[in-house]
Amino acid sequence: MSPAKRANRRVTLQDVADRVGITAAACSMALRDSDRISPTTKEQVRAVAAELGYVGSSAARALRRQRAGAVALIVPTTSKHVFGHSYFMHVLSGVTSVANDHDTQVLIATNADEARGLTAYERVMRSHSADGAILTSAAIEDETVDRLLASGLPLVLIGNFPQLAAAITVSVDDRTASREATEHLIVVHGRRRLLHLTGPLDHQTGVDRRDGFHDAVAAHGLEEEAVSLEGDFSEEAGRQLVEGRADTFDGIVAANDDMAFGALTALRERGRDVPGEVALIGFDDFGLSRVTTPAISTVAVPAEEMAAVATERLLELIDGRAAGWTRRRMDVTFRFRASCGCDQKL
Amino acid sequence: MSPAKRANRRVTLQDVADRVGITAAACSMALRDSDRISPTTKEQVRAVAAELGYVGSSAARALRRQRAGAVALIVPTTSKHVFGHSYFMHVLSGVTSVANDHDTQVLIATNADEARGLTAYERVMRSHSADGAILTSAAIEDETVDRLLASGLPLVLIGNFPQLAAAITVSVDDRTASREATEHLIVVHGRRRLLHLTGPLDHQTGVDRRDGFHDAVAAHGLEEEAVSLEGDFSEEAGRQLVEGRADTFDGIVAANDDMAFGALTALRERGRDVPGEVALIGFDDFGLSRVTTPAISTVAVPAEEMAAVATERLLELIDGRAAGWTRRRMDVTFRFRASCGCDQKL
DNA sequence: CTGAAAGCGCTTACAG
DNA sequence: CTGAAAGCGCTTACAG
Repeated sequence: MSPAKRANRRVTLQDVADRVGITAAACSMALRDSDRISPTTKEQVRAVAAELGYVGSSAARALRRQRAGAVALIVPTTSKHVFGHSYFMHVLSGVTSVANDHDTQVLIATNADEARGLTAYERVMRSHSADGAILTSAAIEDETVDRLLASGLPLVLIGNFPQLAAAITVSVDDRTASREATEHLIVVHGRRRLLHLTGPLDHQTGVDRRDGFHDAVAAHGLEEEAVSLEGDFSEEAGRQLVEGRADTFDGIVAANDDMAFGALTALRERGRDVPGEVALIGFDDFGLSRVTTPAISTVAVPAEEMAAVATERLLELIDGRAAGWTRRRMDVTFRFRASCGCDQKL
Repeated sequence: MSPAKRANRRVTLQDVADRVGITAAACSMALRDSDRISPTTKEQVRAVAAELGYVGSSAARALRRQRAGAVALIVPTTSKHVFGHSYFMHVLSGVTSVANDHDTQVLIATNADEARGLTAYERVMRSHSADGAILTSAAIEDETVDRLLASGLPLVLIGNFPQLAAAITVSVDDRTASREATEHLIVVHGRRRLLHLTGPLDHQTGVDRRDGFHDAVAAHGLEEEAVSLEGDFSEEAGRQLVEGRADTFDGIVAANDDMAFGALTALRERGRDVPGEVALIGFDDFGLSRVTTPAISTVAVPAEEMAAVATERLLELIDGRAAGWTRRRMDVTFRFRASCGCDQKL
């Protein structure tokens, strides 16, 4: 029997049952290997199911079991913006690999344009088409998160949300990591006049990385010369913030690699040598920093691993399994490359 | 009524109907704005639905309508490999933005590990959880594609599949683009000893780009010196293929940017100047080529736009709308940057 | 232990 | 024109 033939009409459990001469209910149990069904019958059912090319209807199962068998990955910004950051690619990779292992579908829920009005969160809630959600890169004051949390839908957040006591989160210690990155420029490379390019300060990540920078300069008595300027994680912001200020600093700590790259471009245009005259360090290591010249030193965030861990936890939550952890911290990895002066070649 | 309260038990159409004093069927019609229902009743239904926070069950609707309201994005390789290429990110962005505009969910279907056995295609087929699929980066001889096509499931392919007469595809003209890129090195930059680093030759893209390279060298009588070496689109392959051969060529056409970057690394290690001694051009422009030094000249493939167009067509197919096109060609854009010698700065 | 009904939440096709 | 049954395809809870 060719695949084309089979597809003519959907094969249902009833079809299999008729052929074997039992009820659909028994068939269902046979396929789920219930011990109510005799080995002989199970064998027959399996054989017929295979022969007819039976595939269960996910809609019917979902309706009956009150379970979608899917998780949603929610990104509370327009898809255009978000996909531009390869962060999302790592997260998606982590989510799908775990979901795949648990026969769970992955739904992508990005916000529709403001114009159309529907938010990602509303799509998931409305449709009940996912049993839970992973939410990432949310702003501190995002009411979406509060509502999602209040709704009782299983939810795991990636990032730090100190104000949400009830939230289950997976994160890195941005503040400590940023402090250590800054100290690296101070201690190892002897930089004294430091500039910090912040992320958006309505995101906890932006705040924490900035605070870590300040911790470091304060600890080393360099507050006087230190400056931090507000950016938005974009390469363009990095470039603009450094343009015209290129001569003022001997070290730059950017809150992410995109901004570090923007800074690098601006420094290059002004003829400032990196790392000779200005040591530079970024944050994230999602791809860009490794391929530039000089390669950008950075703090690697294990985004894929965080997403995988978050998804494991989400599936536990959905299954109502053991209480488990509420806040999970993952380790960052420092990658000291050429832009800070560590890696000498080229 | 707080969101938390509402979530205690699911609100069904019946609940709304009871409150208004009509049947669930009438309610359903009212919400879909049927003209069988009086304006007054519609108003009441809407008010009650809003008050109770009614959201329809996607599973129930899917079961009844025999429509999932979702499309699947299938990637026939392991997720790890694929997400590594930012190509996928662009595709996903295109698919979600169109799907969002049509109230359609997006499902990600990557292959599970070989060990677990289930392929992406089988997940979609089995579950009937998507009404159609977008398939990308498939190998020429991939039986998945044949079976998917034969199954009758609405399907749109991204890429060239000349051997599949029945397939609906969105693609770029890789062969012509590759020929023109090669001719650019020959005509504009006077290169004579050319090396081509191919993609995997079990993919049409690999074959077409290689053929375009050969078209160009043949047209200019440079076959003698020209060499093409089989790669696999990885940076590592680009590096290895050029290592030890760095002195032999004055122009390299890589089938994608990752390999071009690998080649660049190998040339740099050998102290060969790019573009002075070796002019280099890549293909794709999915992100990497713009940020290297020198920036890599390349042929920009409009992946996001292709995905958007493919999704539009897929939705037409699902709706059974007008026949429409079968093969759609999109234009590439040449980005001549520093690595071929066009952009002089730095 | 096992057979078959009931019902998940919708929407369409039918009866009145 | 409108009311309410039937049924999408499953699986669980119940009756025997």
